[in-house]
Amino acid sequence: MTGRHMPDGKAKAGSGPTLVDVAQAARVSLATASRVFSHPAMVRDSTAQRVHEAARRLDFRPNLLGSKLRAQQTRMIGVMLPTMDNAVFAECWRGIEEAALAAGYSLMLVTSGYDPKRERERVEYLLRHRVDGMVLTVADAARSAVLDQLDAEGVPYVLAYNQAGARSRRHSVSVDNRGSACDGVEALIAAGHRRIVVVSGAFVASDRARQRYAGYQDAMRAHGLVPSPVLSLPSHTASNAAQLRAQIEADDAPTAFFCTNDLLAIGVISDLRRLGLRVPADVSVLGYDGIALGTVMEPALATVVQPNTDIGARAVGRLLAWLHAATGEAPAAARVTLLPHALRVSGSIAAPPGGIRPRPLRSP
Amino acid sequence: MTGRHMPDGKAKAGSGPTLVDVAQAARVSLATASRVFSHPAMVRDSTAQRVHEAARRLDFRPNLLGSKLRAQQTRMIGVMLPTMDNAVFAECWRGIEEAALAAGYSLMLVTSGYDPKRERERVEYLLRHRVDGMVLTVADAARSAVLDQLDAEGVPYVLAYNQAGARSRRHSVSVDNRGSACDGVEALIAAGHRRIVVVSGAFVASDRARQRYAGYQDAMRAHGLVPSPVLSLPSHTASNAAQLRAQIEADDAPTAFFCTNDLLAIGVISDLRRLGLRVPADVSVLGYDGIALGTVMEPALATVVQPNTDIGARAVGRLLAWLHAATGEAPAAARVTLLPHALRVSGSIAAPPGGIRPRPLRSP
DNA sequence: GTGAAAGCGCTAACAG
DNA sequence: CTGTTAGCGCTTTCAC
Repeated sequence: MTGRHMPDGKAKAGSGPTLVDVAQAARVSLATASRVFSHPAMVRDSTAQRVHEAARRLDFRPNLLGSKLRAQQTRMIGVMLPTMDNAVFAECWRGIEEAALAAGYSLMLVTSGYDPKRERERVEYLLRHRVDGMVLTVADAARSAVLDQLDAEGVPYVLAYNQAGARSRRHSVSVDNRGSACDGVEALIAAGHRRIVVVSGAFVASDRARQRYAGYQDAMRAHGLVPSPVLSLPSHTASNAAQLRAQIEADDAPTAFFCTNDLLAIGVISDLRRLGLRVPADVSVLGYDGIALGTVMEPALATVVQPNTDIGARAVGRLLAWLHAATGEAPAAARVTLLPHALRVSGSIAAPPGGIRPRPLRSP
Repeated sequence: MTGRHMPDGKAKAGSGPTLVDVAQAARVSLATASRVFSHPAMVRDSTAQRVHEAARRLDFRPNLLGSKLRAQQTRMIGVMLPTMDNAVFAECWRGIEEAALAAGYSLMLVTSGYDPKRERERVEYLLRHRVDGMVLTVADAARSAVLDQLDAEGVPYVLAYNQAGARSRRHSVSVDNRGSACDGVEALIAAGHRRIVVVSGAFVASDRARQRYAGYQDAMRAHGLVPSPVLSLPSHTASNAAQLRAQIEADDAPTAFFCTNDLLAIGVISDLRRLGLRVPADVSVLGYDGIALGTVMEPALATVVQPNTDIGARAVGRLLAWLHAATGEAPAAARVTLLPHALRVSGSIAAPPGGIRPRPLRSP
């Protein structure tokens, strides 16, 4: 917009000196100047020196738009995550940003809010920006219009968190949702719990929640216990207390809750407290995700820990490998990457209360 | 990379049909086809119709790179935030994304981690992408190399959270940090507290923390109380318990803590609990930020609530106004926007304990 | 090693 | 209203 000061008097309207100006100042051709930055090996050292000097003297700043357009590849990765409000994805973003920028790639972030309509819009937005590929997390990979579209158009992408099925052709980086959930529930069982209820958010919409529920079933059955149906809590607000109360006042009240994500778990712990229960003395709570916040709380949140930052970084890594394979087809090997998970069994998990189940207090 | 199917047999190597193809198919000139999308009013309806049809038939997807390069304005906003790991900025991002995309602008997000060196790199990155302007939060606006650079280059930008001084030429959107902090501390005083300590993270590095501390001093002095020096906790980990213990074991132990941000407050509450104190029965804690998580906890986090999402949206709004003013100079009026704050005085705040100060338990 | 020239896809004068 | 034309800044054959 505003004109800029030109030391040599040659005023330019636009946004600063271009490669042409640099070439001129260094008394080389445009082509050579370009090569100094793109293919340094192709140019004599002394020449490169002159060009660099000229560039520095003129405060030359390469216009990425030009190179991206011309090169027909933007070195940009589109990222679509459900929301930044869940720390899981915020932590993941850190990994994505580090990995991408380190590799000289640029990023374009959009959030979908788990809304299929917005997913389509945002993906279209990314496509118009001509991203070379995408890293994304969708609500349910198995029935995702947007993924189908990407497949049809041959756009390289890798899923983060969504765990592609063994027979899927899709690429994904995640933990073993089912297996890790099973591990978590087994820890609960090992602590002495028998009546364990799974709490989930929008259960039907989330493939991960379903996979984790399956893991819960595995663990229960492996120990001769009968799985309960999932308790689906639509929101993360305190209004969930009512549904929780119904659970804990039942005769066969659960002694432990397994929440399919940490945010939910934190809310459940608070609700339980409001209902007069102590966590973990009266009731245990296990989360899933391993967000940093969980370690800060008191009691610390017991949870299945995913390597969130690493999931992001690895997803970028896989995508880059694909992009650089340049065969147009993704490397066949290892479509689905399963990262190791960990268990944090502490704080919000304890043995179930002895013979006497404490009477929940009525809230005032 | 991969070739795409062309219905009419004219195979194209690149990434799909271009405007030229559409123009051809619609039997109009390239210029007309372009106008249909950029200046619909300039073209006859029937013609526009033909073009739209052709575009749809060919699955035409405009290449934003082309228009951005040619138009010499990218309609892109660069966003630099300290981190997504703090919910404050995640909430802010929501506002930014909504406002920008609604206005037809694209975004490019980077995080600085409060690191000045990274700030420079990331800003350079944004500049190379030729963003039209920026929305950013820096550690300390008063001594920010990156802001000075932006000023020198005449890049339009508006600060979010950083509150530009009255005599500054900079644009900012924030709450009144000092005044709102004062309000919060007065609520503490109104609840009966006299000995109040301010807890902060990297205090010297954050202009907001300093402003909020000043607000604390205002409140204390207004009530004839003597402000304590700030208790600076470098990290958000549990190791802070030691410093907190020193505070609460002192003879004139504070009855309330004012934390300069919510994340810190949550950590402090946990640490206090670990030290055997009940919040708010034994000690009160006031936060600052108003992140959603605070309402989920038990007890709910008392805090000074900023309109985080709105701060982001308004910052974009101000930047857009600036960009559209097109005079090259920012609209002189209202450089600094102060958004209203709110107080959430509940949960973690109560009257100080009666005559007897509870003895903190030693941790096992 | 280096230079000349041809565009990437699109917009914006300028004519008609 | 519509078409012709000239690039935006950069990379990349193709010669030399």
